[in-house]
Amino acid sequence: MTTSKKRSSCPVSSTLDIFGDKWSLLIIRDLIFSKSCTYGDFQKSEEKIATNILASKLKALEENGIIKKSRHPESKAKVLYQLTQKGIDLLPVLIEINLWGQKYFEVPKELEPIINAIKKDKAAFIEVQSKELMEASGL
Amino acid sequence: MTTSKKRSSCPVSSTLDIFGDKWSLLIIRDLIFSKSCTYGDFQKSEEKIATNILASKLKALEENGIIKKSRHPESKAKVLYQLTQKGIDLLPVLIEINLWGQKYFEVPKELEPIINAIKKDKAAFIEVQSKELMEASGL
DNA sequence: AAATTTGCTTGCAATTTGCAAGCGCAAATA
DNA sequence: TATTTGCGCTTGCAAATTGCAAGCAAATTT
Repeated sequence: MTTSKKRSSCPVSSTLDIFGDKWSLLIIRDLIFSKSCTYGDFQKSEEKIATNILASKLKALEENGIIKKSRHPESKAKVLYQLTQKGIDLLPVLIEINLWGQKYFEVPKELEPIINAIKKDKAAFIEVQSKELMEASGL
Repeated sequence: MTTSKKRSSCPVSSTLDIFGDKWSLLIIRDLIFSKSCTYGDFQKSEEKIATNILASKLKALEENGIIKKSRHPESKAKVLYQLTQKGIDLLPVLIEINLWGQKYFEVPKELEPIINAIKKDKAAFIEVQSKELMEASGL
C-alpha cells in the first residue's frame, strides 16, 4: 500500500494528504486541460516529471480513487488513464488555482482563452468541461 | 533565499511551486478559518506541525508575499502573522478544497456550519470573510 | 528478425521532512 | 531584584521523499 494515515479529520488536511505535493495536481491538470491520457502524455508536459515519480503518483491517485486505468482502444501497449467522478470533481479547485495563478504570475498568451472563458462564466465552464470529461471517462 | 525557480510558466505549476506541500495551505487555513495569528497558534492545530517546518514554511510564505509579520499589540515577545491581499485571495481555493474534502471524507460536526454557509451562498461567504480578513490585516 | 515504442522498475544521490533538544529575549512571578 | 515561564525560533541528526540515470519486458513498427 502507498496510502498513509490521515493527519486529522479536517477536510483540507485530508485533501492535502492526497494532493499535498508538487506533482499530483499537475497530473490532474493535464487530464483536465490537456486531455492527456497516457503515461507518455504526462511525461511530455513542460515540467518534466521524473518517470519513477510519475509512476508512484499515478499509483497513489489510483489508490485514492481519483483516476482509473483502462485498456487503450488503439493499442495493447498503451494504458488509458481516466478521471473518476471523484477526480472530475476537482475541476473547481483547479479553476481557482488557475485564477489565483494568473492574477499573480505572468501567464503565456496561449492560456488566455481558457482563463477568459472561466472568468466570463465560471459555472458554465465547469458544466461544459465536466460533461466532456464524464463522456471521455464513460460516466 | 528560500525561493526556488519556477518549473514552467503554467499558473497551476507556479502556484504549486509555492503551496505544493503538506503544510503551507494548512497554515493559510488556520489564518483564514481559525483566525490564528501567532507562531504558537499554528503549533496548536490538530496536525501538530514540527517547529522547524513551521518556521521554514512561514518564512517561505512571507518571501512569497502571502503573509506578513508585524508587532503584536499585546506583547513584544509575540509576533503577529497576517495575510496580505495576495494571501486573502486564496480564500476561493481553500473553499473549493473544503467542499471537495467534505464530499469525499467524513467531516466532524463542528465544521458543518461553515460548510453549510459556503454551500448556501458561496459568493456572500467569500465577500464577508474577505472583508473580515482585510480588516484584521489593516487593508 | 531487428529496431523502436510504451510503461514502467531499480539503484543511488540529493533534497525535504520529522523529531528532540536547546537558546535568547520578553514577560510574569516570587 | 532574582527566578521562572512563555514565545519564537535554531540546530543537529535520522527518516522519508524526490530526482537522475540506466535498464527492462511486452507490444508494435519496420
